Amino acid sequence: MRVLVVEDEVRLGAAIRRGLVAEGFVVDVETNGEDGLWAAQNNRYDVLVLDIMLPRLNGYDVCRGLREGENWTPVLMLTAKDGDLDQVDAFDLGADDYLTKPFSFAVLVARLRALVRRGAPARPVVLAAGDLRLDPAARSVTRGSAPIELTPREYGLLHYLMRHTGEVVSKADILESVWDAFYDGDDNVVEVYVGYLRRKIDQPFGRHAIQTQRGMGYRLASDGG
Amino acid sequence: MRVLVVEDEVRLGAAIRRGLVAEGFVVDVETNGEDGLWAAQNNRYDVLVLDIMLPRLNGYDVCRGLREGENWTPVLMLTAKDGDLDQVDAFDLGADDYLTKPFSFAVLVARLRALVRRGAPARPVVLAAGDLRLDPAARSVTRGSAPIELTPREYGLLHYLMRHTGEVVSKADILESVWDAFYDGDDNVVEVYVGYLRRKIDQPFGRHAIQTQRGMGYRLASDGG
DNA sequence: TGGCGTTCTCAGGTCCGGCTCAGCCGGCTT
DNA sequence: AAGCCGGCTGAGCCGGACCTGAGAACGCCA
Repeated sequence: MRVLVVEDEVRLGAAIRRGLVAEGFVVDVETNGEDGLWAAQNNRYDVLVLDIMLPRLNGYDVCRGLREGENWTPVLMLTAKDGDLDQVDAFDLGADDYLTKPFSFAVLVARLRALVRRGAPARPVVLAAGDLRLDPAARSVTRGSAPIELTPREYGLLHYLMRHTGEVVSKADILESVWDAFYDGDDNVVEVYVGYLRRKIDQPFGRHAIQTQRGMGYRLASDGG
Repeated sequence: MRVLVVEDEVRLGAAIRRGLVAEGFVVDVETNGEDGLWAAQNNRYDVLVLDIMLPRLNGYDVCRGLREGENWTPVLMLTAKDGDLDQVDAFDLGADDYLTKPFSFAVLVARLRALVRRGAPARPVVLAAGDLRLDPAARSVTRGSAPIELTPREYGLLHYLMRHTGEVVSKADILESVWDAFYDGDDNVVEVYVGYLRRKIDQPFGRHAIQTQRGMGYRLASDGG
């Protein structure tokens, strides 16, 4: 189990290393953002521990740099602040968890184990089909460079379709996952919302991302139509 | 995206529901552990939010009950305490994350999204005969790299034939499995639909995957014709 | 309270998939 | 050769799947 710790406070870094080694991890430590990014890009780690306040490049930059390079190694951020904004920012930048200093060592180990257990997300954070993009973290949708405004229901439907890009999904499947399982209304709602989505993501662009498979359901074209 | 929230403080539960609904989640709320466990066992949720202090069964018990029943839906625990022990216990019991009250709503949403994001769909079997492929999950059919559009009845027939590749199946067998068992029409329909299928999967490719066994039935060539 | 955005229902219209039917073909029997 | 039989197929009808515009119901906010 290989861990890279990027932490500029030497004594804290050393303490973390000792503790993690005792827990059976193999630990590398870097003390600034640049070296940390380089190490993460050129080695295969199972998980990264990134301090946010770092010399040269800060933790945000390191994380962003990794994700831009299609590197999805799980990242746990360490932050001295505990404002909500910092926490949300960390998630938006592709971090998978965070911990506020001071933290207990037992919690750090438990969190790392949880991250490793769930593994590196094989798929990137942003769902895409052709030039149609959906970012679950930001809850935003774009076609090409054009942002698209969706209501919660429309967003839920598109999210579901994009998680099943290329597959035919029945109206029953959709009702169960996007609507409530106990929803007992007509499945005409699905047709109506497919219509709404088409007006927003297809019609203005002359595309046909959402295809009807008569008698079977709907399919989102993997090339975005 | 379906979430079950088990929270006994009614006002907090209602607030969480409102917020999550606005974010595009479908939310069910239960106010005690027993009902929560029952709901989680009898529905398919994408993620659970469990308060630890609950009437009847506490959050630990609910989580343990689920895991004992081989239910691995991601769980986020809410705890009013912030002692290390509680946090580590939650992980040991199979929780995937926890949040200490009071928490910010933005963080809750970000954490839930992170939990849901990791879900990986397991692709089931793809049926194949030569270069003819049928993916039951996607309800898609391809010959080589060419996608083939089928109506539901055509798809049902091909699916049946491919599940019996190389075997001779009678029109009676087909009628019983692909049509209704009590279908009382002429078995000429089968001939008609075999004709439709041939036009779509054989004719354009100069192949003969579906072979007629005069007086016996039909056979799908195991090499795709 | 009134306006707004979102969700959902409903009814009317279009069009396609499912099926029947009748005619044809080709091989086998007598 | 004639007749029979199993299988094939083009034409066409019908029911219902699907789409859409209108508007009701609901919650939220000023």
